[in-house]
Amino acid sequence: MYAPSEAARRSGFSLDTLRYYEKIGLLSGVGRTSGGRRVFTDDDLGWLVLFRCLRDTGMPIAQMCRYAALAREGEHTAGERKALLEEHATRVEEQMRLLQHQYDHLREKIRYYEDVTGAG
Amino acid sequence: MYAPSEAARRSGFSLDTLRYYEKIGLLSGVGRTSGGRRVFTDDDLGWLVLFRCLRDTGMPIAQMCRYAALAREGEHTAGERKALLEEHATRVEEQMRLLQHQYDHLREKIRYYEDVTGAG
DNA sequence: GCTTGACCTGGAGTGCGCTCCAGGTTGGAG
DNA sequence: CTCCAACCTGGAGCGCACTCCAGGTCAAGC
Repeated sequence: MYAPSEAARRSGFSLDTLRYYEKIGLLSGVGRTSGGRRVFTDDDLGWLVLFRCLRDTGMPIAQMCRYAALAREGEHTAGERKALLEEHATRVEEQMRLLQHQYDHLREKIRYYEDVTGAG
Repeated sequence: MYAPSEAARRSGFSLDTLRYYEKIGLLSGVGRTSGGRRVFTDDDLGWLVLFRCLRDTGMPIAQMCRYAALAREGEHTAGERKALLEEHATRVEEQMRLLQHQYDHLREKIRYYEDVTGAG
C-alpha cells in the first residue's frame, strides 16, 4: 500500500502523470481511502513499472492502453498481449540499431573536431 | 544541386520539414532559382545528414540551432561546438544504456508469456 | 499556349504527453 | 482545535516538432 507520492517516487512518474494515466483508463481500479485518496498496491506498482519500461522504449500511450485493456479481458488474451510485446520488441531492436548507427556518426564527427582543434 | 523533393528523399526529412528548418533559421543560405525555388547543394545535404543524426539521437531542435549558429560564427567556435557534441554523445550513451536495460525487461516479460502460454 | 505537377509563402492546425491551475478536502502533528 | 502539507477533481494550457492549408507561381511536356 503506497501513498500517491510514494508511488510516484517508486515509478518515476509524476503525480500528475499517475492521475492522467488513471483518467485515460490506462491504470484502472486504483483504490481509495475513505477520504477519497489514492492507494496504490504492489500490483499497481507492477503495472507502473511495466508502463515505465514501455514508455522508455518508445511505445505510444494508445498501445499501452490496448495492452492494458487486453489484460483486463482475461487470460485468453495472453497470446495477443505477447504478440503485441514482441512486435514492440522488434521495433525497439530497430531503434537500438539506428541509435547505435547515429551514435557512431556522432563520434566520427567529434573525432573530426579532435583533428581540427588539435586534439582536446 | 538538388531539387527540394530530391533533398527530402536523400535526407529523410519531409518537404515541409525542410521549409520549417529554414524558417526557424536552422538551415540558412539555401539557394533559389530565378523562379524562387530552393536549390540544395551538397553542403546543405551535409547539414541535413548531421541534423538527421542529431534528431535521431534525440537532440532538441533548439540545441541544433545553437550548434548551427556557432558554425556560422566561424572557426573560432570549433571548441564550443565539439563540447556541445560531446555532451550530447554522453547523453546518447545514457539513453542507449536505458534502452538496453528496458529492452532486457521487455524480453523477460515476453519470456514469462512463453511459459504461461505454453511456448510459442 | 495549355495543362499539370512540383513548388512557393504565410499562417493556422495537429498530435502527443503531459503539466498546471483553481478551488476545495483530508488527516496527522503540535 | 488549528494548521499545513498532501491530496482531490475537472478542465485549461503548454511545448515540441512538425503538418496542413489556401491561394498563387513556375516550368517541362504535349
